[in-house]
Amino acid sequence: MHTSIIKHINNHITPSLEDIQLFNSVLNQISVSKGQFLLKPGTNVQHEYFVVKGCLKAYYLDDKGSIHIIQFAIENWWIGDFEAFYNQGSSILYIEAIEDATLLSINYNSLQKIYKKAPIFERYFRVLITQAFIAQRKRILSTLEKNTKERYIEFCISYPNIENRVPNYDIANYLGVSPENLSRVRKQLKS
Amino acid sequence: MHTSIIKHINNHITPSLEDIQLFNSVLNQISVSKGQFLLKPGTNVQHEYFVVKGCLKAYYLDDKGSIHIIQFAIENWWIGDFEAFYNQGSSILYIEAIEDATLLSINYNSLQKIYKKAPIFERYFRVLITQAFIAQRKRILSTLEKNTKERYIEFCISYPNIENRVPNYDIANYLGVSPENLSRVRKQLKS
DNA sequence: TGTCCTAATTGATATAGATCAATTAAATTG
DNA sequence: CAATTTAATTGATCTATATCAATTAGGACA
Repeated sequence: MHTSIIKHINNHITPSLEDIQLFNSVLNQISVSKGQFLLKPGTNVQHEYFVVKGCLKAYYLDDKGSIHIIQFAIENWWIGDFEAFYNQGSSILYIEAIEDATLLSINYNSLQKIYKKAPIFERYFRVLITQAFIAQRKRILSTLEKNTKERYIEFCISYPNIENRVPNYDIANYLGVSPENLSRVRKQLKS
Repeated sequence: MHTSIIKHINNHITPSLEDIQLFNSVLNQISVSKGQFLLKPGTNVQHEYFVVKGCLKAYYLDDKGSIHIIQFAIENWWIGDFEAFYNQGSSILYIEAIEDATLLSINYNSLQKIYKKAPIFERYFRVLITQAFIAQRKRILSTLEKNTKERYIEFCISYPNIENRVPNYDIANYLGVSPENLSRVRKQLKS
């Protein structure tokens, strides 16, 4: 039994033992070491991933060759190219391990079967996506409303565990500012 | 029968006739005229709204007194303070009609009952929230990646119907730029 | 433990877009 | 349809942050 994810599920819904066993049975455990990729653009996306251990980032590489970090993920977060998974399309994201990581993957077809056999998991994923939606709205508002310093402070409060596990240039990228600017902001905050 | 929303539902899921009738039975039709508010901060959020006719905007008013537009909505879009609705909390958003509007409202408790009696609607709302999530991700990426001109072009392509129904200062606000800057960008695009 | 490589910092300059102020154009409304 | 309000445009600055270049600090590892 994959206890960490089961705990996570039980925090959100109250499935029967059979439901849990069904869900557990379709999970696969995988490992990626630091610097390696879980996903690259152009791949057909068949899986979403639950982080058991480690830290990862999902980013988009634009036409001009610039990286834009969409999401970080640590223990008990889901990560993947949600759009491509949902549309059963081709990935546009890189997902790279920032630390050695252990993950559980769930396959798209398995998930559809689970929805059919144990519809309570529709709720589980509806709740998760709703929370992710809300987090994104906060991020959009934060960008519209606040300057770099305020956004950095907010980031450190919102993601207290992530802040110390991710290099500053990645945080700067996530916030949409230059590493130099973030460095100056951090200097100000020290004094 | 509220045909526009039923059509929308049928575009996303395939419910039984009873499911449809159940859903239809809990809807209430309401009207707001231009400039009036559907929702204001501090209100206990009991409803989400489906736009039958008209155009609305949802925005946040920050500590400094600045407005930040979160979302526009026209025909066949859902609008509301999703976070507050989901958490059954107090609204932080204004929702204001940009044109006279006709809406259908669904009540939180009714929706919970529907989820219980007709779980297929879990899927309907999971799909909708997933699409909204994806749209938000695009918006975040667009902000990180593009300048004002590129973002304005993207906006006009993405929301072709909305562009002509919403004042430019609202579009500027949505994009997070000043109306003056948007005006200059539009001038450039004309030539 | 020193060497190499990557990240963070610091300084100098450039720039996109904000802000302020004034003018013109377009909607509303009596 | 004239008067009044509201929105859009244009011009002149100002500012936060980007960019470029150089230096210092930390880690990894042979």
